[in-house]
Amino acid sequence: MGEEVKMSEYEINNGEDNINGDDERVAVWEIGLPTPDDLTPLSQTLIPPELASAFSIFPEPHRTPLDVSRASQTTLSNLRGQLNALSSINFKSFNETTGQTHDPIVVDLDDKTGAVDRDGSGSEARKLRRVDSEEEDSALRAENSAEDPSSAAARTLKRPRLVWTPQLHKSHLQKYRLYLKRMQGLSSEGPSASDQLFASTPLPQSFPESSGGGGGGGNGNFGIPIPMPYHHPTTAGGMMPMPVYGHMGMQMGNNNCHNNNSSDNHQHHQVSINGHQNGYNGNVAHGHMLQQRDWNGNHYGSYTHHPHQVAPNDNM
DNA sequence: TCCCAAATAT
DNA sequence: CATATTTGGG
Repeated sequence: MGEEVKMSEYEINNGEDNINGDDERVAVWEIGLPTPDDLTPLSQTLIPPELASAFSIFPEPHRTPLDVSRASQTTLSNLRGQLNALSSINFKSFNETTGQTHDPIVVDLDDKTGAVDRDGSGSEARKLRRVDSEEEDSALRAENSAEDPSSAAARTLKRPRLVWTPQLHKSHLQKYRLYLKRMQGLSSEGPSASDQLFASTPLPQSFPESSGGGGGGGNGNFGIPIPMPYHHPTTAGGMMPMPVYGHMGMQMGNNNCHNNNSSDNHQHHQVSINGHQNGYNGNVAHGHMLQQRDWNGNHYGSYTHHPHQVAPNDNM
């Protein structure tokens, strides 16, 4: 474990807007992430059937890849908001004392993106989000239902909360890596990879280089559209949009995809039914993280409590 | 019971 | 779209 990249690179790149160093940058922000070998093969369910039944775990019917995608978008929005608030606050206090030009954490979550609307499914997803309040005019409702029956139904349903478990992050990371591979294949020219990476471009249904650098176990069996933890018919169509969090590894130390649970807390232990006892914790240097969760879902970090604090620069 | 991420409302 | 508020997982 812990091969990855040396910190020096991180420092060098940090704060720069180098558009070309994408590969390096990727490597940088990937610090601490599970290596390909550690990821569960996409073709595999995260929870073995026996175990699942033993614990009465069933695939979540509502949670489609789209849900996940949407959730990640939401998360991004929320995060963005929090970061903005946070950084603006910091500016003030800093500047007041130093009178310096601020060079704060330039949070560039950029690339909102997501709208990968292959065949309009994207707009649908957006619609689904809305859960109109009860006192909605019936007139309006009629109108809505006119445009799309399914949206009308969905509107009244509350979306189940999607919790970004470490496993879920892994599954996503998995996809991201696939995507990366793919981009490496056809890029070398064209827009900056980093931009594209998060352009939510859906992965093609087939991956030419399934064997690629993987070398690693079990990667040989890709080519499957979208083996997400939750199976769902709609999936058949192809990849869901890449729900990655903004420009990973850009100015902001990294917004990596996995640390969404930027600060889940203390006081709760979590049992990982999924086995995966291989830890992804140790080797990572946690600069100034307050609270974080390792890949096993264990909590670690300071217990100091900072209400509404979002780790600004967690280098996983 | 509390914290806070995720969802929802404005 | 940005922010504010609510919900609910843990």
